[in-house]
Amino acid sequence: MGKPPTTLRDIALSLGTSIGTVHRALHDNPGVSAATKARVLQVARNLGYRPNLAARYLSSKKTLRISVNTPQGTTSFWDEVRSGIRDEAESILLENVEVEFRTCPTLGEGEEEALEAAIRDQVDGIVIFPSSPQKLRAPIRRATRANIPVVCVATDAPQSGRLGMVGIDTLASGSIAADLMGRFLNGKEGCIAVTVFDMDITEHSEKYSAFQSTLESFYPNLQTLKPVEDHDIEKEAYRKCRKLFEERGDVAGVYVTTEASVPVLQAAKDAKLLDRLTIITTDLFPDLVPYIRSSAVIATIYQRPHAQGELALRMLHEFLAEGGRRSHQVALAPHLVMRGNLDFFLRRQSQELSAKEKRRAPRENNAEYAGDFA
Amino acid sequence: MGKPPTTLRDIALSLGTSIGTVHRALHDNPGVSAATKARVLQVARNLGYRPNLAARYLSSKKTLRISVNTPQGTTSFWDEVRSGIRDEAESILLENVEVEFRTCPTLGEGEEEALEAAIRDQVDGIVIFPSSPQKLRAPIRRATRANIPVVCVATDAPQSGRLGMVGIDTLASGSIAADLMGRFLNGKEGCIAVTVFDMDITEHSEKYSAFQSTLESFYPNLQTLKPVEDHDIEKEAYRKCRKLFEERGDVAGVYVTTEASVPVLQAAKDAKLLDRLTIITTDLFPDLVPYIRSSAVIATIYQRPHAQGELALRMLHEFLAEGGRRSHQVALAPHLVMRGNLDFFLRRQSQELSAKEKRRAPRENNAEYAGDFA
DNA sequence: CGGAGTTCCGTTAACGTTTACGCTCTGGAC
DNA sequence: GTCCAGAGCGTAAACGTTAACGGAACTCCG
Repeated sequence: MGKPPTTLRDIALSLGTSIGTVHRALHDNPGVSAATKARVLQVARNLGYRPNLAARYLSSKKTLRISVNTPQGTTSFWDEVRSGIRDEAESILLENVEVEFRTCPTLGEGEEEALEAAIRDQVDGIVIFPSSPQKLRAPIRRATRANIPVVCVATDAPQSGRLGMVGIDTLASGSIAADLMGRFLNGKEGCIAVTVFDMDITEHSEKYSAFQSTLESFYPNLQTLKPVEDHDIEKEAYRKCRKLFEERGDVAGVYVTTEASVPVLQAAKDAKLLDRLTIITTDLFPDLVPYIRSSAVIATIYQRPHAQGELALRMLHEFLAEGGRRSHQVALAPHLVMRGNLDFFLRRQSQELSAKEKRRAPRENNAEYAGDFA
Repeated sequence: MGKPPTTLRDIALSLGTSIGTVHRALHDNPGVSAATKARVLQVARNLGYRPNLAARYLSSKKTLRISVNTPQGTTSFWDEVRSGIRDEAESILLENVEVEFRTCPTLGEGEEEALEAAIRDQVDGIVIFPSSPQKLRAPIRRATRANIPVVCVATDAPQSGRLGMVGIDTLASGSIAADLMGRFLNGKEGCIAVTVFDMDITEHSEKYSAFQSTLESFYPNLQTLKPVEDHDIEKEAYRKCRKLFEERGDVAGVYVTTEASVPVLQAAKDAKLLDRLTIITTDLFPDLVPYIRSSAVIATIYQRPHAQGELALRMLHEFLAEGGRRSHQVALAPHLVMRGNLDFFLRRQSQELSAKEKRRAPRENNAEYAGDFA
C-alpha cells in the first residue's frame, strides 16, 4: 500500500524541468509554452498527481471568501440555514474560510443586486437561494464565467451553470406527506388541498405531483385538489384558502408546503374547520408549535435548514479546496415532526441557533479528554 | 478583524527562548524544565495560540490509524455504517486517515479480543459498537488511558471514559413510533407489543419507555405490553412473539426496535394476524422491503447507519486533529420510511453502499466545473 | 549595434511545524 | 586532571506549495 504521493518535484524531475514551470503549467499561469504545458499535464496525469492541500494552504495563506445570499425570511428557516453555514465554516480544519452574509430584507427584492455585489467583490464562491430561478439564471451564469462557483440552497436554478445544489428531496417529502395523509384519514373520502409557493418553481411542482400521484395510487378515495399558490404572501394564503374552504364542503385535509402555514390555519379556524381537517405542514418555527401541540397540525415535514446550510458550504469548500469531484446534487430526506418528538426538534433547533458560543476557545494542545461524560 | 494568528515563533520571541523549546513544552516532550514549560504554557494561553494544522500535517506526515470494530450483522446496517466511515475518511481533505476494519463475525463474540488487538496495534483512535457495554467498559477504559480515544456508535458505553458517542435519539424514535402507532390505530382499543434487544442496554430501555410514555399520554386507549427481549436471535424473536400472539387476543400493534423484524412478521403471519396488526419496525434492509410494499409493515424507523458512521469518524478525526472541543454526544433524528418514500431510501442506500467508485480519480488541477447538471 | 521589451524558464524564500542533531553546562566517577 | 552522562536548550533541515525575482534567449526598433 501507500507509495509516497507524487509531488511537483517528482513531475519536474521526470521532465527535466523545474518546479516553477510545473506549477505554472498546472495552474495555467502565463509564462509556459503550450508545448511544455501539455507535457506537464500529461506527466501529471500519468503519475496521478494530486496537490497536497496542507502545503498549498500553508504556502498561500489566502482565505476563501464566500458570500451567502439568502432572504431574511418570515420564519426561522433562513436563520437556521445561515447558522448551519456558520457552524460548518467554523468546523473546517484549515480555517481558511470567511463567510460574508448578504441578506435580502424581503423575498425576491434585491436578489440580483446582492449577487452582482458579490461578483463585484470578487468572492471565491457563492451560496444562494434563487427565489426566482429564471431571473437569476443570467447573473449566476456570469458568476460561473467569472470562475466563481455558485451553490443553490433549497431551490435549484436549472440551466444556470451553477456548480451544484442542496435541498430536500421533493419526491421523498411529497410522498411521505401523501402517505401519512392517507393513513391519518383512514379510509375517509374527500379531497385534499395543497398550497405551494408557485408552480413555476421546479421543486414545488415536483412536490405537488409527488403528493398527488402517491395519494392517487395508494388512496384512491382521496382526491388532490388543484394547487393553491400563495407566493409566501400571508394575505394571499389566507384569502385563497378561506375561499376554498367555503366553496368546497368535502375538504378533508390540507398539505401546506410553504412557510405560510399560519394563515392557512387561521383560515381553517375562521371557517370552523380546524378540528375537522387533517393538516400537514412544512418546516418548524415558533408560531407553529402550539398548533402541533394541540394536534391541529398533525405532522410537519421538517426541511432541515441547518443541514442544508452545512452541506451547501461543505460542497463549495470541497470544490474550492480540491477541484471537487463529488456529487453536486444533494437531496436530503426530510424529518417528520409530530407531538411525540416535537421537543427533541425544538431543543436541537435552539441549540443550533445559539451555537455561536466559545467552542473555538483558546485551549492547550493536549487537552485531556478522559473523564466520564455519561 | 483577523490579526495574523500567533505561531510558535511568536511565543518563543516573546519569551526570549527558541521554537524548539516552545514545541517541547506544548507537547510535554522531555527536555524542558518545569519552570520554562509553565511559562510557555502561560504565554501560549495568553496569546491564544492555536496550532496551524496544515503546517503540522505537512511537517509530520504521519497518518492517523483508526480501528473500526463492528459486527458483521445480519442486516445491511453495519455495512452501511462502515461505508459511511469509509466515505468520511475519503472526504477528509488532509487525507491523513487510514481506516482498519476489525469486523466480528458474530454479535458479541470476539469483541473484547478485537479491541485488545486494536490497542496492541497502537492505533490512534477507535470506533466501536459496544454490543454489551458492561463487558467492554474495562477495555475501553484501558484504551483511553493508553491515550487512544474511543467513539461508540449506535450504543453508548457509559462509565467507560469513551471520548463520545453517536447514535439515534432514543426519545425521538420511540416517541414518533408511538405517535404514529396511535394515529394509525385511530381510536381502536388494544395493546401494543414492543420487542427490544435487551432492557439492560440503556438505549433500548430508553426507547421502550419513550414509546410507552408517549402512547400512554396521547393514546390512553392503547396499552403498551411488557417488552419482548429477543437479543437479536431470530428463533427467540419468533418464539416469544408467537407465544404472545397466541396468548393475547387483543394485540393491535407491534413495534419492533431490533433488527429481527422478519421473524416477528413470520410469527404474525403464522398466527394469522399479519393483516390485522399495525406494525412499525426499525431499519431498512432487503428482506423488509416486500413487507413495506405490501403494507404489512406500515412504517419503519430508519436509523441512518451511513450518517452514524460518518459522524463517528468525523468526531474522532476532529479530536485527533485539533484536540477537539465539540459536542461529544451526537443524537440523530431517525428517518421515517413508508411505502411512499421507500424508493427514495432504497436508491440512496444502494448508492451509499456502492460508492467505492473512482471519485478520487486523478484529475487535473483546474477542472472545469461549468456545464449544466440540470 | 545597443538598448528595450518579450517569452520562457530556473531559483529561492517564504508558510508553521516537527524532528534530528548539536551545543553548553553541571556534577560525579575515575 | 580527563571523561562521560544527562539535563536543558538552540539550530536547522525537512514537508510540498506558492510567488516573486532574475536571467537567458530572442525579437523589434531606432
